Amino acid sequence: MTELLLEERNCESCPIRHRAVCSKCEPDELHLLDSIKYYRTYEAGQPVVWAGDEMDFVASVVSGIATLSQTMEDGRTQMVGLLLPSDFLGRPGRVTAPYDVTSNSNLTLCCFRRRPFEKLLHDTPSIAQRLLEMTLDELDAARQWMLILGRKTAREKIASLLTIIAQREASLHKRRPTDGSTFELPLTREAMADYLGLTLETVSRQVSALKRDGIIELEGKRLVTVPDFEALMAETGDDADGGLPV
Amino acid sequence: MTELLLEERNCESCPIRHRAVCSKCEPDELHLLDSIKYYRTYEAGQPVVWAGDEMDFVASVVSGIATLSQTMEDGRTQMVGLLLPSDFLGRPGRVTAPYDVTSNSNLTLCCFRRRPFEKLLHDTPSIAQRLLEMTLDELDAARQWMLILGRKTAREKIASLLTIIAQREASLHKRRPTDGSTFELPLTREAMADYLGLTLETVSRQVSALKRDGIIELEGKRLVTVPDFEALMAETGDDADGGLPV
DNA sequence: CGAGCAATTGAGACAAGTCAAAGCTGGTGG
DNA sequence: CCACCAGCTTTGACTTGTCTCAATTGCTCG
Repeated sequence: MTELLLEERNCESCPIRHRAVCSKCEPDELHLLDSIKYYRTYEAGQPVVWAGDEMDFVASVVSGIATLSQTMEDGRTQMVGLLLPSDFLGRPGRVTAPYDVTSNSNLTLCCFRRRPFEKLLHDTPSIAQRLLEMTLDELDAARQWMLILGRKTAREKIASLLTIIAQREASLHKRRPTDGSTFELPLTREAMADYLGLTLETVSRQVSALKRDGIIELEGKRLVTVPDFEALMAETGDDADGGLPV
Repeated sequence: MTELLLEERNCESCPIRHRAVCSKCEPDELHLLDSIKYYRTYEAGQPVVWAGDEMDFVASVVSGIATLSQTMEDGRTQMVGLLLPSDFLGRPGRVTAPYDVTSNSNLTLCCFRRRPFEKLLHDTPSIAQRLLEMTLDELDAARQWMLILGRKTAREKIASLLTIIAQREASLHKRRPTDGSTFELPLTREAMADYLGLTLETVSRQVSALKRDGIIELEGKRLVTVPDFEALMAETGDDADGGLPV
């Protein structure tokens, strides 16, 4: 673990070097970022910030998973962001966090103090461009998510979530998901429910149903195998190409 | 109408001059934008582009209302964007429209051919910065919308939509919504249903219920008066401050 | 005045929620 | 090494909010 941390401290060998907000940087720009960056780690389940808290940094997710969520007075909660490695956390120019941020696994962040980052953003077009690109991608993802929340059935929601996770997992390794591919579900049933606007009981039932119907196979609670990716996609209710290009 | 059009052609007197993507431009930058801009108008209900179509321009909404929506194979549709005056339409660098864009009222767009705009975006930090800011705002709005879609009851959804429209309406005039304020509902029941992930019958029933309970008053189908704005906010289920700062 | 569209209202069906009880599983301490 | 506990998950029985289908009303415009 210590050696991994040491490795992470070097931008060149950083696992998210080519996808994160820094991916368009030239070596000299990278050096500037390097000088204001520091790492933070969180254990699974730990809060990163609470909605309303002051947040003096922005960050890239290096490894692990974090979630953004909103909670209503009476306790109903809706996840509104799922941050995987290379995703960006925080908003330049904003002091107060609008969402609860929670680590959903062991999590490592590459943090930048907000002020210096804002200055860098202002002076370095390649960072600003990349951040715009990433924000536009997130907006697209949010809009796809809105279709899921607003119009899909419970079964379609589960199938959609599995598809999304399989695709993002695969794209981290620069592949497309294939038949027979196996991946780890990084979310508890409750987190899946919060993502999809369902109750955890409904999630459990629908996961069981997809398993019973042979769409997915489960090893333990978390390890999912998709024997026929087309079949899973067909369950999402999306038209053939599965929505947005990645 | 003709004289309005003439007026619009002048950036200085443009009604969205201070809010749109061009709002941070210096006079010389404005001049560059001016040279690649042109206006388009659409009647209520007309399609602007269909998902999958090529789109050779990006645009600012000058007046009127446009919606972005996604449609599933079987016809279920979910609105994923509501564009009011000053909002930006299109994505630099993207050729194909991912959503159906429809004009929901008489609509005037200030269009920029995509290629020249992309170049300008690359060369003009003030435009890039403003676009980033606007995209981040839209992402926040999308996330608030996700809470509505995922967790709110039909009544809360209607109250939330009314609140959002009242607030955006008011902010165009640089005010906060006040008790007794009246505004026009720019959406049909069906469009409201598509926005909220409901059926139009449920929308109609809940609007009637809010009216019956004295939360809102209706003149005709479209003109809404809110006698007590706090009371409406209380129906949204949000905590006191109503979510995100505007 | 009547055609056409939007909105309302009602009755019954159904998908998902709620409440409750077991079943697993992995970790801790006796 | 096993027993037990705690947290997550599954499953069941019942309730309910929203949808579906259908009929009616109200507007607007030719």
